[in-house]
Amino acid sequence: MIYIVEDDREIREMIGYALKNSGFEVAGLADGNQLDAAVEVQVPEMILLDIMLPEEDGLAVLRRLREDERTKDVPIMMVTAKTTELDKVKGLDMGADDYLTKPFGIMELVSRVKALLRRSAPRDDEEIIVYAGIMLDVRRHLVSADGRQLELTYKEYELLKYLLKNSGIVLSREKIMDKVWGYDFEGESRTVDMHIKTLRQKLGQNGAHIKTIRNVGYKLGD
Amino acid sequence: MIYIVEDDREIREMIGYALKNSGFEVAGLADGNQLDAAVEVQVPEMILLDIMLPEEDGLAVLRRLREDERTKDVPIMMVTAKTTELDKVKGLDMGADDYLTKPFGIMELVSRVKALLRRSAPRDDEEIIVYAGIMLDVRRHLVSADGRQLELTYKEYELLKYLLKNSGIVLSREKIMDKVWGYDFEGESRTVDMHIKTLRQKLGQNGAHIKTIRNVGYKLGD
DNA sequence: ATAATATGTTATAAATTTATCAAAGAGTGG
DNA sequence: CCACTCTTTGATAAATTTATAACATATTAT
Repeated sequence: MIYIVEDDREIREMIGYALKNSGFEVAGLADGNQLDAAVEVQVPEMILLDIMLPEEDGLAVLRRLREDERTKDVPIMMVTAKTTELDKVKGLDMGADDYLTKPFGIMELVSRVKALLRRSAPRDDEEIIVYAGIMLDVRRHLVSADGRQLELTYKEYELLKYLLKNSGIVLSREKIMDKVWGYDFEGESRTVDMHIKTLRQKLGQNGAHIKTIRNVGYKLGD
Repeated sequence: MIYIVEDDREIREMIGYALKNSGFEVAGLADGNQLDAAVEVQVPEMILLDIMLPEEDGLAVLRRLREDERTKDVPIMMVTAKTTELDKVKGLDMGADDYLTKPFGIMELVSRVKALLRRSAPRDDEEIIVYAGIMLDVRRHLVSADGRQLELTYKEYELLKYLLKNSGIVLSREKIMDKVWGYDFEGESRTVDMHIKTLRQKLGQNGAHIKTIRNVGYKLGD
């Protein structure tokens, strides 16, 4: 999902149309307030941000986005009529990833969006992840341990995938909850433990690779 | 290390100068062949690539860089006089990360280089603390002494981490209690001593690096 | 040398954390 | 709606860690 923050409805729709045509999901937003509301609902993959906004200045919005834990790593492209070199330098140095000045070619914009997404995309498009005897094929949605195929439920699969992608790294229960379950969880819950248990069981011998780090979390491998 | 591939010596030196001033290490290269040779020696953090090169076209060089396993993830910024939208789209779609047209402001170039490096930097904050033979890897939650891996309990680990982070500085028992245990403690207690003991034991030879400063507290190193 | 004070060591009970179980709850497809 | 599997949750058991008291040893002051 890409958010386009731009007060001029025509430009917004034009950009939106071009990006949709290239296969992106987009949402047009007229100002910083609408952006805030949208971020509450969903953190986007990318934000196109105009500088000349009616209420709050685009640079101010940029600063807020970079300070917010949720959006501090979201790629941001400034799209604006402000065209002096100093403007660009300011925007880039404040944490924008690209700076495109109006009028711009729509093809260039799309190419730049792609380039930025390419660079920012988490490198997790690996097809097959292997650790020791454990093998997980993302595309085929298959998991095997020592060659023997396993029947994993959805959560078990997602949990194992997350562990595999972060093998060697300690993952706290909160982080696991956040990434695999998709929501912050406060307080106690044995949910993660439970799934770790069934995973260990189903993995048989390889289950021993999932280690408990007391008071911290779990870790796969090393 | 940033490689600047550009046949015009003057431009090359100007860019190099500006980037050096911003604290980067740079190397100027006149064409694709020189670049190949340089990549053999060291894979750079980033490449600035002119399109109009004497022998091989910059786009061809770009394609080769993206096909080469060593350089396929290196950020590349095209810096060129070719200025039509189609040129930009071609460059970006072939895997360039940014496309800057001459003449460009040197400040903008530096800001774009910074922005790109910021985005490309592996954002997993590798935090590994080392003192003498002691090594502590925060993300992996591993501790080793002279290469031999240690099994530390939670408090031992946290205590060692605190000592390592403050190596050379004397830490009173109260301060240690406060920081590692998270609460003020008044009165006597052998708790810290106790953990220091087990740490020294587990660290083996390296345990001697934890020094007792009588009447004051403990200190790691120096 | 002796007393006074500070630190090191030990064993063990208490506290904390994790594993496991069983059962309730939530979805899903027939 | 039922039968089914998957997921969550609270309770309890098991495992591990940690604090602490008691005592030993070391250092400093008198």
